Amino acid sequence: MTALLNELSAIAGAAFAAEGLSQSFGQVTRSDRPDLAQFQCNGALAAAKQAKASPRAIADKVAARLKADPLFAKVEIAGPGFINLDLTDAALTVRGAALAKDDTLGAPQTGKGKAVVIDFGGPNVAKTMHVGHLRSSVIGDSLQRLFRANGWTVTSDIHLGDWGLQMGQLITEVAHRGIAPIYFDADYAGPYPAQSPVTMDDLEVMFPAASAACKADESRLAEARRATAELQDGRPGYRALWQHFFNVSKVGLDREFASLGVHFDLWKGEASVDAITIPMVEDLKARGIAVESEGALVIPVERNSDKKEMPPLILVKSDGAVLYGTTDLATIVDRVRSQDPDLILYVVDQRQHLHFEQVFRAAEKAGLAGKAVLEHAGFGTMNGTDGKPFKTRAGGVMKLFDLIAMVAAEAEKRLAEQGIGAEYPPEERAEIARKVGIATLKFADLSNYRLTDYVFDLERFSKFEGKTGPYLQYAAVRIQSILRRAAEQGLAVGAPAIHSPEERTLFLQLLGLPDAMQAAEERRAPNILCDYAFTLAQHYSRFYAEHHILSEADADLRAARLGLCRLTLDVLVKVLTLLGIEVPERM
RNA sequence: GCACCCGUAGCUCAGCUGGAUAGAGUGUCGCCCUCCGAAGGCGAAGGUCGCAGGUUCGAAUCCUGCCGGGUGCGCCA
Repeated sequence: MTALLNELSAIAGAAFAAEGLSQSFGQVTRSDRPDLAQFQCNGALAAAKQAKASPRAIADKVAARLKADPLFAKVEIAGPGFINLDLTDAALTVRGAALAKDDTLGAPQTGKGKAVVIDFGGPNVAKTMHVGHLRSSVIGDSLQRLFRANGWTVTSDIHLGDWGLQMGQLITEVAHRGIAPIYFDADYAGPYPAQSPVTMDDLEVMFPAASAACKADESRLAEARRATAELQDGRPGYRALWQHFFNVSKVGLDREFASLGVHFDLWKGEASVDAITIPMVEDLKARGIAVESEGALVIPVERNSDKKEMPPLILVKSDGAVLYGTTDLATIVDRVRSQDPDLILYVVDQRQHLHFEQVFRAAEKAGLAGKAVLEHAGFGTMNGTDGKPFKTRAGGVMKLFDLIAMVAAEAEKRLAEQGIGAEYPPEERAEIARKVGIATLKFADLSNYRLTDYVFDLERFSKFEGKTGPYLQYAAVRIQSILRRAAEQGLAVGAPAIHSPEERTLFLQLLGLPDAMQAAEERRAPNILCDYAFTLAQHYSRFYAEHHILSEADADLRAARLGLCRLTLDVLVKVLTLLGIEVPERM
């Protein structure tokens, strides 16, 4: 199935081409003025500039050709040369039926035959996840769902932060605390205990302590750097300790991502590419791509065309340890070997943009990326209502787990206030509250454009009205409820049809799903899906308020309306799935 | 100093491959449950699109310069 706008653009494009003008002028969009028309084409204005002719004259000729097409109920020229288009209800109905029959609901197969690796999440080993990880996880997850739906072969990778100085800091902290001396005994040959000497709770305390100690004390920092280099060099006790950190952290991370409903195909990290890092570095050195500079090994990445300073990418520090730029490069090598992707998408904080520019340039210079396009899909910072990075009232970092629990508690409170779930079993109430809470968080995050910083407002998250996740769930739940009653009463569900303005508007929106999916993919922008879903729910609510469905006496009309309900539900659930939002049976 | 991101209604945000009257939500003020779930629907008020130039028939959107906020800039991630 072709997306509707693509179909209309092709038709208009052909009309322009028949007038000896570029087909590209035929681009059709949804009308900015729904009161005047359903769709519009502004190509005549642009064509006029190029052809040095009157826009009205061009529009007249193109419109004359379009009028011959029975698809259109109306072809009109307005203003300086806009071509306004309406489709016939018959044309809309046919396309609605096709959409309803299509298992993918018209998903544009833009990614057919193409592979993408999406790198997101990026939590650190030994640190609990906090609200700052929300964006990468939620945006990245939505993108992986979208790309997959659009036909891409997707591999998602959590890319754990598990190999840098932070590991050295933690190791020295364990040493200083004297918790497990055996791991520091150079004469001990192993084996090391299977039981971790530290718990996740321990790590949560030790990490900030280690970080603070290194900040305050230079000798302590030097020690941590040494430990990092030794870890990377393969010192057995340190490797064993690292494995414990990893295992302990993995349990906590599994819990966090499960509660968020986020799945990764790969749980690789910086350490995963340890074995190929040194050979890669040697190779880069041998080929003269990596060079010595101020005691470190670097890849110069500046270009003549640069307007800004572009520092080189540091591969190996003067103390012998590698950095995350090095592991990022090695990870590219690893991904090209195992996935050979067409695209690698990094869903990482925008503040790391320069870093990725360096890495991408280095990869290109060294020819490491194969056919892959490397792209950083950055996102803005999450701030508190004061415009500063978000903190709890106590001034600490809010954990993701606590945040989810808090929002779910609000949702449960709301449920109690409505008096609606009183008869539901407690487990179901809790499950509804969880789904509503997650929907609130995800939708609030995803509906902002990726790159803008956004204000993380707890108060906003305890409201479930207006343009929110629960509004969309509520619309879906009401449809489910109607369809359930219809089934109980043995009412037939027929093909959707158009009998009123509300139904026509709803139809037009339903047919826009493929366009929304395509646009969201192109711009790597889930907020386009959010807007689409919200508008869909709004149009449905208007239809719902205006027309009675179950009590409609005319059986054919009732069946058609039930069909429209079902199609709306299918489309709504589909979009919500792309956003990572679940719809409860009732709420 | 240089670079990147941002500045749109009281608040939170869309819109930015140039196009017709700049849109939502929230808040404020009205109206709508004897009928499918009111976490809903309908309506009103609310904007010099940071400022100043430029390109264009046409600029919130493109270019330049300012102002304001955020961020980054060789051995952290």
